[in-house]
Amino acid sequence: MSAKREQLLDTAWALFCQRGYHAVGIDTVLAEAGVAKMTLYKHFASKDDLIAAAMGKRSALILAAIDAAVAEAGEDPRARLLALFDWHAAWFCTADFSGCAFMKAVGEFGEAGAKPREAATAYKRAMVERVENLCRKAGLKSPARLARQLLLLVDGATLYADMYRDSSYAKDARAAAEVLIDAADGRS
Amino acid sequence: MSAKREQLLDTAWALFCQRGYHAVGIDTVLAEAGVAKMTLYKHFASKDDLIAAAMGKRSALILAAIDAAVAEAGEDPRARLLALFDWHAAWFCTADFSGCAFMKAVGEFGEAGAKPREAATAYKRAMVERVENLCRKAGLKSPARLARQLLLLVDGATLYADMYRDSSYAKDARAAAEVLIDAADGRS
DNA sequence: TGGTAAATAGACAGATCTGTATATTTTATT
DNA sequence: AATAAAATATACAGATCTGTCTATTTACCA
Repeated sequence: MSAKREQLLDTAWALFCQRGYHAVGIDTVLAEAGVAKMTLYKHFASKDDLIAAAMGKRSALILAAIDAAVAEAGEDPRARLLALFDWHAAWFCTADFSGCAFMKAVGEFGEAGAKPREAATAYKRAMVERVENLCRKAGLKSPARLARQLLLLVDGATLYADMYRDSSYAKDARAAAEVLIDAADGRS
Repeated sequence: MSAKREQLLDTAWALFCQRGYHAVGIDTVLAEAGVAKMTLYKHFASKDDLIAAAMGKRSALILAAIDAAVAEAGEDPRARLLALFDWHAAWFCTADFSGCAFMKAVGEFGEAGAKPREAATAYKRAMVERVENLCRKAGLKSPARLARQLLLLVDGATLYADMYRDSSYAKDARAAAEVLIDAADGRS
C-alpha cells in the first residue's frame, strides 16, 4: 500500500543480497531508499522484521515468476520441469545477480527461531512442493526424492554461479537434471 | 607452532560457522578461546585475516580427510567417487554440524577481493580439481562437467542439511550421483 | 638462574549499530 | 481550505564493534 514501505523492502532486499544482512546497516538502507528512520520503524518493528518482510515479498514474486515460466513451457511435463532450470539460467545472467538471499539468510541466522531463517525455510519449502507436484504430474518415479534432488542441483548451481560469477553452472545443472528425469521416467 | 594461535583458529572457525562472520565479534572469540586480545592482533593483522587463516587451516584438514576417505575406498573408481558423498553424509550427522563455512563466507563477503571470499573460492577450486581427477581416472565421459555436477549435489545437500537440520539429503545426493556416474560410464 | 619471547590485563579511542524521542513538515482526502 | 495521516529532520541513548596502547606477568631456554 505505502510507496515508502515498498521502497524500503526493495532497497533492503538488494543491499542485503549483495553485501549480507549483518554487513549492511539500517542507515545504509535508509540512505539508499531515501526514507527517514522513523518511517522504517513505523512500518517494521525491527531490522529482522524488515528482513523477513523483504524476503516474504520477494518470495511471492519469485514463486509467481516461476509459476508463469512453467505455465509458458506448455503441457509437456518434462519441459515444465526444465523450465525451472531455464528460469534460473536467465536469472544468473542478469546484471545484478548476486546469489540467493534465502540461502544467505540461513548462513547468517543460525538460531532456530530467527525470523529471516524461517522466511528462508518457508520459501524453500514452497519451492520443493512445486517441483514435487511437477514430478508427480509427470508420472516420474519417487517424485518426492526426485524433487529434492533437482533442488540440490538448482541451489548448488545458484551457489556456484554467485561464487565464481559464472552463469554456466545453470547449464550443468540442467544437463544433470535431464539425466535424473530420464532415469525416473518409466516410459524411457 | 603457537598453541594460542591454533586455539584461536579453531574457536574462530566453530563460532563463525555456527553464528556467522559478522554476527560474532572478536571479543566473543577471545572469551571462548581464553586468549587475550593483544595475542590475537600479534598473530593476525585483522579480523578478516583471522577468518581467512581459520579457513585456510580447515581447508587443509578437510581436504586431507577427504583424500584419506577416498584412499580407504579402495581401487574401484566408482567407489572412490561415492566415498565423497559418504564422507559428507557422516559429516552431516556430527553433533556440531552447522553447514559449510566456506559457502557462508561467499554470502557474507560479496566484495571481489575480500580475503575470506578468496579463501572460500580456493577451497572449492581444490575440491572440484580432486573430483575432476577422480572422474577422469574412472574413465567417465565429460569429466570436468561431471565433476561440477557432482559438486552441485554435494553443496546443495550441505545447504539443505544445514537449513532443515536433516542429514538425509546426503542420501538423495548420493543416489543422484550414482545416476549421473552411470550415465557417464561408457561401459554400462 | 638470568634473559628473552610470548601472553596477559585493562583501559581506551573512534566508529558504527539498532532503536527511540520530539517536534515539524509534507501529503492526501474530504 | 480544513483535517487527519504519513513522512521528515535531528538529536540522542546505549550498546557493540575493531583495533591500539601501556605496563605487567608468565613461560621457556640456555
